[in-house]
This record gives sequence, C-alpha cells and structure tokens, in this order.
Amino acid sequence: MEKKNVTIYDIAREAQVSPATVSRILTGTTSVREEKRKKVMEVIEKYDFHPNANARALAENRNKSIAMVVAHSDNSYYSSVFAACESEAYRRGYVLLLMDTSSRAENEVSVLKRVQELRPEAMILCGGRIDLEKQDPEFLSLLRQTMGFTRIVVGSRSPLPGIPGISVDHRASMEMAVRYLAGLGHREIGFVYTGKQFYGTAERLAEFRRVMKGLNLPLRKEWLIGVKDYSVDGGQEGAEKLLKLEKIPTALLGMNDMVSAGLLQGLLAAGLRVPEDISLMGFDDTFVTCITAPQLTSVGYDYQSYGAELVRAALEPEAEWEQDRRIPVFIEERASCAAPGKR
Amino acid sequence: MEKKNVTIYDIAREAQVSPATVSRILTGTTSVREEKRKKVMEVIEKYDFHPNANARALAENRNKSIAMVVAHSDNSYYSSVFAACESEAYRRGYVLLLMDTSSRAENEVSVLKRVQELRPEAMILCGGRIDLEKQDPEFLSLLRQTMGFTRIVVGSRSPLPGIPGISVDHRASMEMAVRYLAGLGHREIGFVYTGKQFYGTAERLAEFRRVMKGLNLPLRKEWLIGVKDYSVDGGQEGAEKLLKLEKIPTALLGMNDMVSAGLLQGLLAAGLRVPEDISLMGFDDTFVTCITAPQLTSVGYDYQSYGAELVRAALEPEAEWEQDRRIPVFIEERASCAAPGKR
DNA sequence: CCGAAAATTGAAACCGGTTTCAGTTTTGCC
DNA sequence: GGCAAAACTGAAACCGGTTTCAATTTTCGG
Repeated sequence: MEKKNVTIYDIAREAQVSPATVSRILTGTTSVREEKRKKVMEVIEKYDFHPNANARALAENRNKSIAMVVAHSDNSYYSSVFAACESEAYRRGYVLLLMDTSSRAENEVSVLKRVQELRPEAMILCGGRIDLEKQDPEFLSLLRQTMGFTRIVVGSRSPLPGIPGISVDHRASMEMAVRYLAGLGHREIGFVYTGKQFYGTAERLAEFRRVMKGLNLPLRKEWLIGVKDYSVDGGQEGAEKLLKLEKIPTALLGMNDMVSAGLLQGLLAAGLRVPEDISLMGFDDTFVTCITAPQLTSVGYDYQSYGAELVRAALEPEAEWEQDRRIPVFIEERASCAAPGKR
Repeated sequence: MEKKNVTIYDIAREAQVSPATVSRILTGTTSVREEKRKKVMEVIEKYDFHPNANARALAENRNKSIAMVVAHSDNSYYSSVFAACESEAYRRGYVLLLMDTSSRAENEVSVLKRVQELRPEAMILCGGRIDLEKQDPEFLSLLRQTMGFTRIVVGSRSPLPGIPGISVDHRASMEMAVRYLAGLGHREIGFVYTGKQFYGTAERLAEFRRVMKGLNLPLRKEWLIGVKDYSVDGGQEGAEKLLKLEKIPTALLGMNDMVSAGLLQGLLAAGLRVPEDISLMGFDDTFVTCITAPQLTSVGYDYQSYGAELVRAALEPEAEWEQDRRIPVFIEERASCAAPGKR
C-alpha cells in the first residue's frame, strides 16, 4: 500500500498540461480555460491530491502558521485563550503551532530559537517572562532579535515598540469589581493577590488602592493579602491568613477563580456563610465559578474576541494598531455576593 | 531594519566554503575539517542564522511536526492530554500543530484535509467521531485514506488495523472504582453517565454491570442515570433525577469530575451530607477535585505518561505496537467517600 | 617518500511547489 | 476577414535547504 507522494507534476502529466497550469488552478491566481481546469480537477480528484504545504511555504515564503507560546497549556485561562485563537486562526486557514514554556526561562529561549527556524508568520506570546512588571532585559533583547524574523503579538502589555500588546483590561476589571461590591453596600473590601512581580497583579493592586480611595473606602493593609500562587491552595492560604485577623472585611476579591475557590473552601470550613457573612468574587470567569457552592460571581472577559484580536493583530501588521489594547471586561453575577449583613 | 533572510548560501560565501559544507555542519552528517567548521560557526553566530525549517522539511521529506487533533481544546481533560503530548514532543524536537474540531463532523473532514497538506509526520487524534461506539463508516474511510499519508494514533480504541489506539483503561477504572466503594462497605451504588454512543461510556457501563454482578451487589436500573452532557449542568440534572427516586444509593459514580461536581452541588443543595449520607466519586482526577467541598475522590490517569505514549507511538512506527494499549489508572483518595452511614 | 585507503569537499540534482517572461490562442470589434 | 488586445499557457528560474557522486586532499603503513 506504499503510496508514493503524488505531486503536481504527476497531475500535470496525466492531465496533459504543464505543472504551471496545475499550480494556477490550485492557487487561483490566473484564469485557466474551463476545459483544462475540468480535466485537471478530475485528475486531482482521482488521486485525491493535496499540495504539499511545505513546498508551497518555501515557494511563497509564507506558511500559514502562527506559533502560539503559552506559559502553561493546561491552565484553564490559557486553554481558553488558545482555544479562541485556534478557532480564529482556523477560520483564516492558519494552523497554530503550540508551544509550552512551563514559565521556564531556558524553555523560553529554546522556544524562540525554534520559532526562528519554523518561520511562522507570527508568534503570539502569552505568559511567562513577558508578563514581568519589571521587564527582563535579556528576554527583551531576545524578543527584539526574533522580531527581525516574525511578527510578535503579546497577550500582555506591549514590551517594545512594534510589538502590539493585547491584554485583559486589569484596571477596568478591578474598578468594576470594587464598584460592584461598593454598590451592594460594602465598605470593607479585601484583595487576595499573588505574583506581585507580574504586571497584571501590580496593575490590579494599584487600581484597587486608587478606586478604594476614590470611593472613600477604608484601605487597610492587612486586607491586602499576598499568597504563594494562583491555585486553590493559594486561596486556602489566604483564608487562613484572613481568619487570623481580628476584623475581617465584608467582601473579598480573589486573584482569579481558583484562588477564590480556595478562599471559599477555607471560609466555609471556618463556619462562615457566603454570601451572608462575607461576599466573594473572582476573576477570569472560568468554569470553576459554576462548580463551587455558592457559585462564584466573577469578572470575565470574552475569550472568543480576545483570541480573535490576538490573531488579527498577528496577521494584519499593516493595520494601524495601537501599541496597547485592552479587552473589555464584564461582571458575571452569580451567588457569592450580597449586601453586607450585620454581625 | 528590513532584515533579509539569511540563507545557507550567504553563510557559505562569507565563510568561503560551499553550501554543502554548511549543510553538513548543520546536520552533522559527515565530518568537516575543524578549521572550516570553526569559521562557519563564527559566521553563523555573527548573523544569528537559523536554517529555514520549511526548506529543510522539503529536502528531507520530514518536518518534525505532529498534528494534534482534539475535540475541545478548552476542556481540561484534553488540555491535560495535549500539555503532556507537547512536553514529550518538545523533548524530541517536534512541534505540535494543534487543531480543534469542536466535535463537528464538517470540521473533522476539513481538518483531515489540512493534515494531508501539512504532511506532519504523524497525527494524534483525540475525541470526536473516533470515539463513537458504533464507528462511522464515512469517517473510517476518511481515516483510511489519511493513513496513506501520515501515521495516525488515536486516543481511543484502535479503529482500524495499523492505527494504534491508546486510551485510558476504562474498564479497569470502573472496576477499581466499584471495588473501592464496595471495600468501604457500599452495596448500593449508582452511576451517572452521559454519551452512551461513545466508546468509553459504553465500556464503563458494561463494566459497571459486570463488576456489580460479580460482587453480588444489587443492580438497579434507576440507579443508572443518563444525563445530557459531561458538564456541571449534567451533574445537576443527575442529582435532580436521583432525588426523585424513592430510594437512593449510598454511593454514586459520576461520569467525570465535572459531572460529579454538579452532582455534589445538587445533593448538598437538597440537604444531603457528603460523604456522611452519600459517597461520591469522579473520573479523570482533574483539578476540579480540589475545588469542591468536600474534595472529590477520583480515578486518575498519569497524563504525562499518556502523552508520552501517544507521542512515542506516533513517532516510532517501526516498534512492535499492540493494536490497543491502555493507560493504567489509580484512585486518588480525597474526602468525598466514606463508609455508608445508617439512614 | 610512495601508494592506497580514508577523510573532506564542491558541483549539481533534487524536494514540490510558485511565478516571471515570453510566446501562443482567443476574443472582440470594425 | 483582419488586427490589436486580452486571455491563456509552458519553459525555466527560484524558494533554501539536503544529498549523491566524483574529485581532491590527508593520513598512514611500510
């Protein structure tokens, strides 16, 4: 059954035309006499011929692929993002080359090398060193170099002129969250955060302070709780720290849904009722929100349009892009927030 | 800054050797005089040259890529699987081309076409029509045709001779789960399933019946509850159906962790205590298990080794593969199961 | 120092497409 | 029917590597 690869030459020979003509039919660049087209199409059908994408890529000097580099492909935030990117890329006839750096610097380096060999038309970079608040000069120079080869788009703020940054609007999300809680009547609000070295966190912390101050709400240092990571464990750690305080806030924001889920567990275990005794909110609006009891109110993003924007920015370099763009956010109300009760 | 692509010819000219020599240095196929090698390496360094992977692919007729086709890339089961595959592929110097079919037949067709053009060295196919209990002849013939071009491996049972099937050992997982619950003293066990048309479900249902019978436990039809989908909603639907019964089992198996999480919510909402009143178990051992309260005991798989096996099977066709292989399973004990109480 | 074997090397063909360029055919119009 | 313009077509170059093959250089035993 050793099927030899059928080429455009085979098709040409059998259809008694030149390879050039077959190519023209395939690419549709020039019109071809109907009679020949029909004949060629028949032969193509007969052999179920598919043009070799590698050869085409070499000849056209473009290969219809986008490298998608993420920090942790099994994290549900990232998988939502790249599922969205994949769908948009597919719509445009592109394929995503998925690479996972596990947030390790050495992988980031070798992945970029790989990208330079693969010559995808663009690279979408999400997570890892790119998100650092204080950007890493070594990594930046690596990016700058890569930029010479392929267009880069990052799912963060723009690290360099010429690299568009598209990210969730952290500031707006925080403002919206705080205002929402304030609107319910909360004055005492805490924030359990992690990864202060990352840009998104830093931005949210700053915005939290700003909005609280603006609304004239008390800003107590012990209600800003840093925890070790973005996980359920992190949330539980947060709950423990919180429960040691003599006074706890009436509402709590968790860094993301996982942290909030952990907080929830910790608080419920301590006998608190949510939302009667304390309200709780998350960020990202992942499916985690539907799994907890009560279900989590969360600030969400439209992943589909996030992905579409990333891909669009990656493939339309000619367009006039702002250096930085923000994906709009919205609040998905569920059951974990209510007006503060009396205690 | 318009950097023209540096080619092997540019390197050759500058280093005063032939392109062939540069190529030999890059591929390491033949020895090259140390002095020339050094000179060439210098020039390569100088221009930070990376050979064009497309050209190489065309010449070598292999492109070090694997197409990974999944049904829903944002589902945490699939993202665990492909994160594992990516890691193994990367280790071997391969890149994964990620494609998502959204379980839609028309996408499955066009994705396969795409694969034939891209000529990856192999394709790993997980989820979608491939998992159907009663296999779809149209799809099979499509696969058979694709097989002529690239090696296929499926994350399910083998659909055709020559296509290795590697899958979670559904039977063992069910047997293990039932025996575990029986070991705790449960005699009345229910199973909330979904997707009877899929192979894994069918296999688990059959195995459930077999093991229950073997252990001489009561097999009541109303404790086998079919629900609409693999989600939290599906679980809630299951809980509703269950709560209408006049007698409910003392332990319950959910199709996967999401379904079990939904079940948990439904049961807790109805005032039942878990595990005191009813024990609950999930499958897949995803991070969902850690988010619920109580945390879910679940049957898990080693995703890392699952991914490694898939990739290995994809890239080592010469090896003697069994047609079908099963990934071992284990029980991850958490807090949702206990000995049955009296009611 | 000589000759044969071993190690290196370059020219050229090749991988499978696309595209330019220069004919060759057709078409459209008077 | 004749001619210019438009439409089509094929030969050949090219994309950027790898590899075969034959020639050249080195190495080494005697």
